[in-house]
Amino acid sequence: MRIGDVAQRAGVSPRALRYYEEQGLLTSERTPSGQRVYPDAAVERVQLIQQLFTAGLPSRSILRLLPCIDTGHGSPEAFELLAAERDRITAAMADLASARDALDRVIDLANHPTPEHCPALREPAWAPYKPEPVTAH
Amino acid sequence: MRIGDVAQRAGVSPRALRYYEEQGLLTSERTPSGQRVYPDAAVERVQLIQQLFTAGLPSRSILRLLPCIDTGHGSPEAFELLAAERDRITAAMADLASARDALDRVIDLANHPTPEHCPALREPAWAPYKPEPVTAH
DNA sequence: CTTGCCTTTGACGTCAACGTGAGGTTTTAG
DNA sequence: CTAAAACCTCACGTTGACGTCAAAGGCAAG
Repeated sequence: MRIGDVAQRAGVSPRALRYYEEQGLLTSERTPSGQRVYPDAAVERVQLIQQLFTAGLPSRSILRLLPCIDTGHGSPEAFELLAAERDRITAAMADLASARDALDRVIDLANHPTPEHCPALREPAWAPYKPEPVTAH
Repeated sequence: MRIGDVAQRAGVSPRALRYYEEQGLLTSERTPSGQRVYPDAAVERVQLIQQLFTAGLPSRSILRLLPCIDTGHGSPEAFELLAAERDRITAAMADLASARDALDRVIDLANHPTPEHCPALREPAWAPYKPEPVTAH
């Protein structure tokens, strides 16, 4: 397969594939004229890379994890990174959940005209500047 | 409160607060000499802004949502954006879950030396270039 | 008054994951 | 055989949320 085919099947741009190769995430054979040639499995690999990117892993982390993924056993440091990223993802999910809850509160608040129900979201009128009576005097 | 206090209590940098103000997300009174002064509630507001940033909302969206959040009722367009962002967050959570599952599979695979259990993750050795026997000739 | 930390504006740097041409070669379709 | 489509390698541009440095001014303590 050439780069355009892989790109289309994996749902990314050819540029992205060249970028992945530049980052060491993806290898390719070359035709005598220099064009990239991929095996079918490249599509799967690209999709996995995409998943990890979507999960917020930087390319450097993916680079360190891919050997571990390929061989099935990684160095202890890679394993540690693996667990750390897993934890980070879990935390990110919690953050998303809390933000979504905040938006849901706003939605509820917009649906029921009861502005008193959620004082945490209402801004108390911004008081004008007062010379801040000196704490200890 | 001055900018440093708010920054510390909200867990962000002073630079971030100036940036928020620049983007219209945060207002401030000024002392006669030009220094920013915030009410206590600013801390809460900054934390909310941070939540939304963490959830992946761009500053422009937050800017359009904050009036809605402050007043408790938004324009229909703001309401639409609200729902759209909520959906986006839900989708992002699903993506994170799927990526975490992928990592979990790798972790399992690293723990149990049974490389055959997960063929989807194993790279079939990259075959060297073959002139791709012409399909029709 | 001086010392030392905090704050101001302004402007440029960063980092990531590509996008977007330029300018040229290769492959494919008719 | 020719024209179009796909590909190649540079190499600079983009976007967002700040970081960072510079030069200057503010503010409480000793």
